[in-house]
Amino acid sequence: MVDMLVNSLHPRTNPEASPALVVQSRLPRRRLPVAERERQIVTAAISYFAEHGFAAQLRDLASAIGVTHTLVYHYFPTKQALVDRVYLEVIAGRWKPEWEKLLDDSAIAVPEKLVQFYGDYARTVLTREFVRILVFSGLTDRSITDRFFNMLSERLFPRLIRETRRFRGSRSRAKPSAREHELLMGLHGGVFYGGLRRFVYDHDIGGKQALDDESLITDRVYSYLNASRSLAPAGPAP
Amino acid sequence: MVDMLVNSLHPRTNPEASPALVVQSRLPRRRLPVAERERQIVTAAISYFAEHGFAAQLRDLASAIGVTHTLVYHYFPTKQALVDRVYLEVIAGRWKPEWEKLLDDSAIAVPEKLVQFYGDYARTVLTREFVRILVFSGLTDRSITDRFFNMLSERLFPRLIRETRRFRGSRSRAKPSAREHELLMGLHGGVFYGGLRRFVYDHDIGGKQALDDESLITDRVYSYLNASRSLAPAGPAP
DNA sequence: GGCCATGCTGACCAGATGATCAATAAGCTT
DNA sequence: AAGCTTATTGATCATCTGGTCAGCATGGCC
Repeated sequence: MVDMLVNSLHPRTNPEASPALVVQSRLPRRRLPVAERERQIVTAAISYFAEHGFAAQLRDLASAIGVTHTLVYHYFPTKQALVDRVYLEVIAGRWKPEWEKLLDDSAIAVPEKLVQFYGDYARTVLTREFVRILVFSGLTDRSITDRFFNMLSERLFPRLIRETRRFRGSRSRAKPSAREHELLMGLHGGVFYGGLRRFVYDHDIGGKQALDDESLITDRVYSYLNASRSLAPAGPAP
Repeated sequence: MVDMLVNSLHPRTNPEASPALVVQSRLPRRRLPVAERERQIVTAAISYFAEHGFAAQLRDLASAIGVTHTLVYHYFPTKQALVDRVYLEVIAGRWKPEWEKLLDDSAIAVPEKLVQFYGDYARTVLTREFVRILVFSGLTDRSITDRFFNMLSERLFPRLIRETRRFRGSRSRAKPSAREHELLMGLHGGVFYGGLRRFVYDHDIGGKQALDDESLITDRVYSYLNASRSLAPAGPAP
């Protein structure tokens, strides 16, 4: 009924709240359709957890969208359930099967293919939420990064190794040598490092430079492919 | 000297708490010299915070070295003070001024110089504590990563750019182009990514492969230098 | 306009956690 | 061996935080 100061709930820590001045009156209680409210909670949770880690308080997250933390429990039985949902949407939901098709398409030349792939990969995956949540997860509970890297190891890296070999004229299907693998990790890591710099270390990446800027990706891919040439002169002689 | 039951001292507090089964003997209270105990606490804090993040509990950290969390407050006024100390020792204390000398030494050829530098850099900096604490810090309070990257930007990257230009026959002292910078970040990131994979994502890095394995570093450096050749045909014509 | 299913909230709980302090006891000095 | 300094501890506090629950009130439906 009566409008009240939001602060009365959190006497102490509220990141940006000069106490006396926050006369932010409360909006009248609003009933949303279940689907809509749930979406709202998940969306808020994604950016909230990405920003503050999974140790962030449900109360703060809830108040960020103007509801009580109790309501969150109306939609998710435990905090962990919400965390899981976030993981799922941000990490797992981002893989594009078409990437595999692209890399399998023998009509496209290897360099163009890799440039296309890493350009789209960077655009799709190297977002603030993805990078931060992946790293947060890696530092604590590794269950998600494990799953993600297993996917990379099964679906992506073998294809990249195969294409790299194709580029240098080899059709070997042997397990990649440590050197081959590390060379590839140099490329992959260089790309991902862009996300780290931007979203974790909060660097500017040279002004307006985008992570998926084609010329940067092109440089890296060519640098990698050239280096791969030194691996084996030409592959198994025909 | 004498092992004693933990509860035996204060019978009043817990009249009947299955005293018979709590045979967990306590080591006799041990007084250490201040310097030694402080060292012990800091050392434990480094590995503890590196593992569990700075949200980890002082009680757990303290019990890991067999003391009460109260004792920690005897040596550090607040938890934050301890955290700051850890930051300082792990991050700031690791820079080697000799790296700058090495990169400035014009008697060494550029490729060897870079290989030497990144080999030692990886060996010194890419430790579990360093990588995890740097990333933890980046995700939350960025005050330390900011300082660290400022140092890299002032002392390291300009030298690497200069040497790269020297390698391709340019003596330009102009501000690096975005492309030059990103190419370098590709190298640097590829190296650091090794630390991420190993210490954050907990990957094996191909069995016994070390992060500073000379052949891997060599591959990356040469790959980078070759790519840099395409930047400008030969530098400003003499 | 009034009914009512249910979205939503305030009050509350229990365990955890940073911090404080008086009391205790190791180890050094004499 | 006694004394004294101070390293170390147990008890206690205030607050935070995930989670619960009874009850309020909103928006669709008649």
